[in-house]
Amino acid sequence: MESGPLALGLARVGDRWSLLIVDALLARPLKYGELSTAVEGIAPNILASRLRQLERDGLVVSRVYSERPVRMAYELTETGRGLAGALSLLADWGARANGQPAAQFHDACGGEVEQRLWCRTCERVLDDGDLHHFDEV
Amino acid sequence: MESGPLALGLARVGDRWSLLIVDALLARPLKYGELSTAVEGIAPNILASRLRQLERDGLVVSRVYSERPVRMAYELTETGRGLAGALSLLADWGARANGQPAAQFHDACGGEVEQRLWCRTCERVLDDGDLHHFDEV
DNA sequence: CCTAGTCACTAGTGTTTTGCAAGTAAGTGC
DNA sequence: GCACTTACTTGCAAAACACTAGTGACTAGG
Repeated sequence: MESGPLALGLARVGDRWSLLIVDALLARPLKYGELSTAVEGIAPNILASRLRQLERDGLVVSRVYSERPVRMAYELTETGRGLAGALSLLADWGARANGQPAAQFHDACGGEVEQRLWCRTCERVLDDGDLHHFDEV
Repeated sequence: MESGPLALGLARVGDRWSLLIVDALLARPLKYGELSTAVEGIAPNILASRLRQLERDGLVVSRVYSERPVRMAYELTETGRGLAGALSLLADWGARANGQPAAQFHDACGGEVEQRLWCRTCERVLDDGDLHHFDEV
């Protein structure tokens, strides 16, 4: 059972719908009905079961927004929001692989935007190879 | 049917195994047998069918590495390699969500490394909100 | 030649997960 | 009381998946 971190991550969100649900919730908390139209094509039982699982896994919390008719809104936890970067890269890739040239541009100059590695301490970007993994400490 | 780029991407790699296969192939091309041990737990029929599908979708190509007994090695296309960034973020997230504090550190200073947006033209990092999408240019 | 062994799959079989259409329970507006 | 909305649940068929065996091409040994 020496599964890597990627396998651990995919065990939680490695299905057809979970990432789309998380993506829909990135902008703001949504009610069940809003989710079911935001994530188009999902069946109601699948949405319910995914929400339940995402809650168990700590990516999503449900919060009551109306007491009298008890109604819930679903919002992301910090853990869930941590997927934002990966999702934007995945969306970029999906766009590129489908003909769209690039997804995002810098407001100020119109130039292409890409993701780079950034060292918090040095406060500068790094190249591949400037880093080591946690494993051997 | 206004499916977003993320949905388009996940239509190709949004199942339990495809991303793990791509990840295994990132380092170098692998033969079928190597893949089946690298991606642990995958059944042979599933591996074969995923490889076929990834080939149809243009993420993977098979190349003959031995003529006499005809043997193939599977390697990523440019499109497939384009997933590298998303996979590393996903792996990072998977590690963090499972207790590991952070996955990568800067060789020189030992500081934590994170992913940031970078404008190619300005050659500097951006904050969220400094950008717009392709949609209406 | 005959046998054993590897490699890369394919085939047969349950079991599990989805997708789809309906239905239901709680509450609200009139 | 009656229609209507919201947020699901239920039932069933269809698809995907997992597990185990088996096959075809070849190779190496005796």
